[in-house]
Amino acid sequence: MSARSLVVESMRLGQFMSDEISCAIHPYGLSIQQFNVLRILRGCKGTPATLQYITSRMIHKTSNTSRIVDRLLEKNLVDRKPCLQNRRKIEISITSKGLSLLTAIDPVIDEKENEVASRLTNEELATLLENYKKLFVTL
Amino acid sequence: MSARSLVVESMRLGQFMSDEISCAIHPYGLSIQQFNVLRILRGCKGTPATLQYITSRMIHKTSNTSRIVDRLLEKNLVDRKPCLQNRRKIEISITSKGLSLLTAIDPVIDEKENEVASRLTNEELATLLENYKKLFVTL
DNA sequence: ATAATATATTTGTACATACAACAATTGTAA
DNA sequence: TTACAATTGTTGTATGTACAAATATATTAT
Repeated sequence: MSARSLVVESMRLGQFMSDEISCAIHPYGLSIQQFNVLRILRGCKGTPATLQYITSRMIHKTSNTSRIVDRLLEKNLVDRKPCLQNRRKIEISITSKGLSLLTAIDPVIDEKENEVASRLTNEELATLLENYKKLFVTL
Repeated sequence: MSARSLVVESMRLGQFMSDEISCAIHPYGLSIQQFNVLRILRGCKGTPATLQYITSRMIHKTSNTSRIVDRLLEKNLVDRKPCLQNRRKIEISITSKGLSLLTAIDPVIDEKENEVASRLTNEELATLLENYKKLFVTL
């Protein structure tokens, strides 16, 4: 009976979380996907990333990463260079302007995340994340 | 530490569920939002719905319901009539063709939902849905 | 009754999703 | 080496999201 609820409510929760983050970063002129790409690039710690790598880390696997990177390029938040070893690839890295922007946004996101998580006890939170893992089992 | 995981993993789970349903209804030529609108209309059991009502029930609150209804109209899955009592409103209802389509899709969705839910025990499922409720508290 | 406000929907625009086709480069096999 | 296949990224198109402005109708206040 609650099998149906599980699917719908999981989608609602995901949308709720996405809305919370979108709303928090809106004043900084980033969409949630652009923000996502910037954070993936920061995680690379200097090593440039290929489009393929970025795509593999994104939540929406069918996002068109080319065009999201295009918009970050226009804002000078990332760099794009051809890869000399394999000319099919391109090397994308976050600029210092991009890093500064993320640094400015970090506390806002942390606060939002803590606020949401504070509605559960640590034990409830741990159980929830465990159950997420079970649901994600690939077929 | 897991506060951040909560947000990201909730978004991932929501996207996973959405992908499962999208994939299941793709052979029937419906997007997940079109499917969502059709199911809302079926739930009205004959009483026509306004755009506003449909929007209030949708997962993405900022969806442009006008244009989603446009596409359902093109496929003759819904009817749209002006409301005589209040000419600002329109009355939208599902057609018999729309109902037949949903009837055909129902078992596919049920199976998918049961398959996903079966990865948790009934108790885990109940706890999960309880925790969702806590997270949803409006600010 | 007229003006101002609120309600209900449509339209416009930028960005993103989903999926397919295309182009360039690299790898492999005859 | 030439042909074929695989990899990597770009481009095209329809649909959807997010937000704002426009339009039409209804309601309220003066």
